Amino acid sequence: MTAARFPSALKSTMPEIAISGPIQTGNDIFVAHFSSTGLAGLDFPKPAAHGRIEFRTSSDKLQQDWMALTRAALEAILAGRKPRKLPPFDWSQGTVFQQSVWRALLKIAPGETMSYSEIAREIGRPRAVRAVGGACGANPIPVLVPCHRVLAANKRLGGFSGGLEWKRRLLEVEGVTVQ
DNA sequence: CCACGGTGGTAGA
DNA sequence: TCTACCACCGTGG
Repeated sequence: MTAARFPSALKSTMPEIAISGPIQTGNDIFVAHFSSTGLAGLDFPKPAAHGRIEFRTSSDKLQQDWMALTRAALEAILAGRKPRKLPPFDWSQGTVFQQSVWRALLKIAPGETMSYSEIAREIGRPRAVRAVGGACGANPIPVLVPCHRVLAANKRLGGFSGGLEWKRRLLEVEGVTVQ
């Protein structure tokens, strides 16, 4: 059994998407995906997707609570505030390394930033700087897991898989100006 | 500004 | 296992 030696073997159990649903804030419609253990993914609004997405709904009370928590947390962060409570996250798709990075991201408060190398130091892998960038890019729950608060050294913007416009906007509402 | 080398995790073959 | 990616970073022109 090689699973223990290769963290990526964790990916063998994909979370089944139990429900997914829209979260509208202003003009933007995010889509949240939930498995049986929590929030597994959050998609940025897709311009053309409005009439085309089919949502699976659930009458499960717990999952409806998660949806409400997700909506409230998203609205809070988009307004530059710290969310009161977060839904449980299903990080089962992530490797051990990625999960350690994502855990570190949750400790960055709104309005604060860290560099990729600071994150690397924080998780005890000071030379894995580039890999931290990769893990941020693989974050399935942007905004709530605030990978937008990670900047390149010298306070440059760095990258963002959801599009740099979103990174700028998220930082701006938190009072962070870049460059 | 640019080039480059040192990095380490990941996916795909 | 091998290899080719990379949301990096420091140093050197």
